[in-house]
Amino acid sequence: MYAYFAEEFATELINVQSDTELSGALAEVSRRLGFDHFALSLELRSGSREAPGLLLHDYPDEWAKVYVAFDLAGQDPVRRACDKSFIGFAWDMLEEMIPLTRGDRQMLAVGKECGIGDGYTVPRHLPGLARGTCTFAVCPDRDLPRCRLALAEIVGTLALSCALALGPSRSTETVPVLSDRQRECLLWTARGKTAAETAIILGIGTETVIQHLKMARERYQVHCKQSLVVAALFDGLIGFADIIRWRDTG
Amino acid sequence: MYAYFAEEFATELINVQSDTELSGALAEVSRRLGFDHFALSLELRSGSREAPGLLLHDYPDEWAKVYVAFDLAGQDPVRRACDKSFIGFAWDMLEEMIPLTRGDRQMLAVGKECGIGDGYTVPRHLPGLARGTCTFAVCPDRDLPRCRLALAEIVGTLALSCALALGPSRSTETVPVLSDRQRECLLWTARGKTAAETAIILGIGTETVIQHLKMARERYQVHCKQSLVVAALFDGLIGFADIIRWRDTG
DNA sequence: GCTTACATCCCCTGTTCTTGGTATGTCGAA
DNA sequence: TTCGACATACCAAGAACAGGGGATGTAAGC
Repeated sequence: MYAYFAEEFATELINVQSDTELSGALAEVSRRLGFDHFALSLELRSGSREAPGLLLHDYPDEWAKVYVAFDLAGQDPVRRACDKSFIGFAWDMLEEMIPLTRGDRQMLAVGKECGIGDGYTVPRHLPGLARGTCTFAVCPDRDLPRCRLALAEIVGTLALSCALALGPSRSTETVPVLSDRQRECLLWTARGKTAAETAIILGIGTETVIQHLKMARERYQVHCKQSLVVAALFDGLIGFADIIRWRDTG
Repeated sequence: MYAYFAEEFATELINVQSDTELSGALAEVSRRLGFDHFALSLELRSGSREAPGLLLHDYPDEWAKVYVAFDLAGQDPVRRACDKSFIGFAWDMLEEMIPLTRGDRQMLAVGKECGIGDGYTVPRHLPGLARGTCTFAVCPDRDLPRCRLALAEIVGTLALSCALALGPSRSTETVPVLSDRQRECLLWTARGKTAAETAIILGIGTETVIQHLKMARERYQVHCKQSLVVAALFDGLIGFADIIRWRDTG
């Protein structure tokens, strides 16, 4: 049943074309899993301007309104806990994950009054790209379906993945192609090396490194190092994993 | 059976006290799931001194050696793909996720020669704190157990969560805080503006912009613009959406 | 053979950046 | 009050880079 259920939901999501369809699918699956409500939020990384993202839920209106107020104050303990865990967590575990303030407890209490009892939240992050949560909750008088939390984890992950795919599609864009040498120079540049250092590492001339980076900039149509690195990161040509570790040692 | 399986593994992990025990548990569970090998890597973002992370695997020695060499060159396409997905992915999907270079394909080919065929990798990130992957792989002559990938997703997530709990306490972890001005300057820098241009935009002196960037670099302990931008992106201080959109319109 | 495309390598000039300084005003803690 | 921490602002010198040249070798296609 386990594998079948997840498989079925995954298949269903493949055909999802809009927020509304995803919302409907989530509503149905959350019921079948034994939950009363769901909430999916996806933030695409944009600090300042209008928040391009997605918020789907079937919470009671009352709670939704209150939640917005709390969220604006940045007081949601569940969100804070999301920064601490790889895996989903039931809300009754919050105290063991983060320190809870009086305001946090009050918020959870208000949630109960509005019809949201316990919940299970699946957190996911993509450095620099997105941050999402998928929550399944039950009414205050009911218990979480403990034996289905693993399934909720899968379903939440699938839903978040689907929501991400619904976002800005970059599939049709033509990604510039760099030669291997250009990419190597770019990688060491992203790691904070100067052209001269990169030249020594690669065993070629400093001017050659500069030339490789020049060509790479032309292909990406940018005119400085930092933009080149950002563009390459965004396109997946290089990854944070390739860079971050080297920051400390380099 | 499936729900039981995940539950059983979770129970097993609760009692795990050391890397060795986790490694053993993963080895066993990966066999039972129908895989030939596993690899778990966890990188913690620590000041530097302490153990930077954890690497457990039962890959063939030959491949482990080769992998280190490749990894030093930052050539692992799987790790790059980890920055793009909320959910685990089979390696035959790599091409649809990120651009593959010649070196990437070569690396995958060498992997096959060393006994690593296809694989399924579960990526997880905690902004500013940690990043981890859990991979289950099969020999070149075998196929991935497709019907158990959902289970692998759960198991991988549980294992990563366990590895995180095994790690050093993260009480000392501190994500650098920048002043508003510093972040503004950083943002325009990430957008490809020079210090002089940023100065005009913000209506302050060029030298002041340079000073703000200087302070920001000090707080992130990096020595150049591109590293500063990368670090800020990784920590979520700025997002690609703040930058990329601007590149297209500007 | 010829051409075209591309990866690789090198030089020069003017601009930009990094890095060491100094200085002022504000705010909160001692 | 005095002190420290911090954001803000500016200067000067040398290193590093962006953008302009040109050159060789290799592989594919006509």
